[in-house]
Amino acid sequence: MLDPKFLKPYDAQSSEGRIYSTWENSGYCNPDNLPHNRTEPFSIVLPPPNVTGTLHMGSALMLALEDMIVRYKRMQGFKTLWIPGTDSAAIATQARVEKNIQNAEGKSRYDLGREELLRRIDVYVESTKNIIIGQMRATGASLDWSRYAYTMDAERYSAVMHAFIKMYEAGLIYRGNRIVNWDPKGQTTISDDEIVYEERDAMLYTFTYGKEFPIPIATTRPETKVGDVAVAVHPSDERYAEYVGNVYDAVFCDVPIRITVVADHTVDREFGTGAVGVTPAHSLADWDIADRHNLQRPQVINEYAKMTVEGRLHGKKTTVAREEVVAWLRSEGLLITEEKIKHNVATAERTGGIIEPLPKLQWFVAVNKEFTRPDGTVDTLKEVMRRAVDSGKTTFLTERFEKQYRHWVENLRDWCISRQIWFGHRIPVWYQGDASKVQVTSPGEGWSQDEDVLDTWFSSGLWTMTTLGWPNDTEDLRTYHPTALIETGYDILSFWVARMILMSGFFLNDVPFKTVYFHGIVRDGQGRKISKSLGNNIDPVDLAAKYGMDAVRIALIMGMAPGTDSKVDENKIRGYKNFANKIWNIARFVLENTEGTDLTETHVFSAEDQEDLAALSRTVLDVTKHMDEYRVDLAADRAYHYVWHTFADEVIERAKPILKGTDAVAQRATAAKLYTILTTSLKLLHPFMPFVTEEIWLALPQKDAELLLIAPWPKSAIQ
RNA sequence: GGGCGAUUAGCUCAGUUGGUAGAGCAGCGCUUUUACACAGCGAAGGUCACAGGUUCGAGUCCUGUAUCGCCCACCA
Repeated sequence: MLDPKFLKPYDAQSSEGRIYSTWENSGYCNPDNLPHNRTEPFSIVLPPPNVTGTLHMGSALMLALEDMIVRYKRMQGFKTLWIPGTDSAAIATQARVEKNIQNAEGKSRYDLGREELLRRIDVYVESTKNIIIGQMRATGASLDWSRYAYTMDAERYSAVMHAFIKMYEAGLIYRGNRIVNWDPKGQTTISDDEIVYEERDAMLYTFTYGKEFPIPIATTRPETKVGDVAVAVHPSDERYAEYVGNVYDAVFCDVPIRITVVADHTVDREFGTGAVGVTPAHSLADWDIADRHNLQRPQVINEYAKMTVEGRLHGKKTTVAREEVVAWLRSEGLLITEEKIKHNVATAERTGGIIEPLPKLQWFVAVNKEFTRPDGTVDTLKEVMRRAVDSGKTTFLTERFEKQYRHWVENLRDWCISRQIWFGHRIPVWYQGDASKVQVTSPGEGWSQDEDVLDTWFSSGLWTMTTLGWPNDTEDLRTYHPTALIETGYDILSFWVARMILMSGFFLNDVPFKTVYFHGIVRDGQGRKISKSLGNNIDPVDLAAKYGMDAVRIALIMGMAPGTDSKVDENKIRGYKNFANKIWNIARFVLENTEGTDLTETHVFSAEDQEDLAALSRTVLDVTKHMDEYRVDLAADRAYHYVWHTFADEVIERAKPILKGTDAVAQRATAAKLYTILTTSLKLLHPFMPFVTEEIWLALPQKDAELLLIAPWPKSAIQ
């Protein structure tokens, strides 16, 4: 008897939760439970969504894409593992909890103290994490929840500590004064990605340091010039060649300075006067010049953006000092020109404060420093990152991102890994006076731990390893690392992918993944990036309630080539809801007309039947090929068109008169053919639309697996 | 400023080694035929941004132009 559920249109809402539980309870998302003694592994580690967040379209796309690939591989017989996790999102989470406490109790983090704040954050995370986890389940993601990891759980925490100590022991982590982005307003350093550049009007002043000084230079920040130690010119600039190597003394606005003329290839001959006043302590580029020419690095501005030099500028704010210096230059007759220019000013995203580049004691990972591996070979981290791609061990699915990656690696400088917040992996270094010890626990009375925590990308870089049990030599790590694929948004290229390659390259001397798949950014109907500040977030879970998650999933990936952006269009989703119903009705028709057909008997297929089965075979071949190349969009498109426009519109329509006719042999053959095409189609569609296909599969009278989740992927008769 | 892309039907986008252009949605006409109106059938719609070049042949390769966008650097 036909299951009465087919008498009504497909109702996604009543199916999805139940179907997901069926999958989860089956245990098959854990590769240890998969049938048929599988040996060849296929693994993906999910880029962990923010633990306190809600699912947005970007994560829904990521989950859908990865689930499609994972389901395909699982059906193909791979020992398939997909590890779920959540990310602590340190800066964002701490900021939110601080804000909540400020609003509710009027207290700052300093009122609470470090320990109490961290306790509050844990409580908050614990109370919100089920939202995101529930939403991840709602997408149908066939994740192995038994291996769930959180970036701040005990296992991951101790792995991160281990990593820090090992890299320190290898001489790759050091503490040093470097120019950092200091936010005088927030009294903290901030990372490059938290900087917002604002275009503002500025005055470009051209002047010389003193009457005897032969080379004019230009600046928008005259007050920093009291910290100058050199003037840099291009090595092949004839205008200044005769001065290179000369040293000049001057008293600049009450401050004695000594300027050496140096030749440096980074200088742009065309800009300004073609000569740069080098202020090592207050400009990143100048710091590097000072590095190359062994120059002093006097600091003239402090953490409050006030001048520290003696004389008339002492204690003044930089903006006030600027006026003062300009007035002095003018009165001394040293000012040559003033020119109004447009100028990008770096400001802090969170506080709006103007970034002051300052030298500060920070922890760094040295990317160009040589280290020796246990086997005696010498390597550098930058070389590791280069080699991963050059060797072909890691390949980028989209070529242009490989170029971008190489470009990024070539320009990489030492990586500043300390952050001045409280929530995160705290730097395992202890101080007592001038002594320091690098270890996880306190060396004893009188020692105090470094206040800073690690950059979130330090721990994220270890993610493929720590989720598999590293630093322990686990069965999982041996089996599933390197992972097959990393799949993430291309906006995260430099931050994450490169750091994972770095970490795996250092610790395991291997790549973290074989293929890098970047999906595009999901934009709103107007092509804008989805963001909280625009308030244009469309909740994929809401859309799924309306159209079904299958429709949302396939709409997100259809037509989305790797690396290209897409827009969320509700009409598109509605179209695929109709498709889900189409599949439903195809199943109803086939099941109604094939009841009692024995598929084990040998049928006499007509020429037309054989052609229909050949078309099915070609479809299997194409979908398989596309999936093997991770072209999920093309695979889904092929399956979709076959099922709707060949199977439904042609094969079924032609079958109707035969099924109503009197030729019993042809009837049985037709029924068998339809049933074969139905079951194969369900398999082809299952990665993309898992819920509706599984719901139908459960009602099938004859099948080769209890669940479509683990049904064998069809083989094409055509090779 | 350096690097990298995009420009194809009204809208959103595919088009995998060069061989007479495709889908979804919207729109038009017809059809309520027991799988499905969340449907079917049919028609329409594009000098593939522009200008050159290579080729028997270019949406596809090369050069240039225009517009839009992304990444990096931030500029003295």
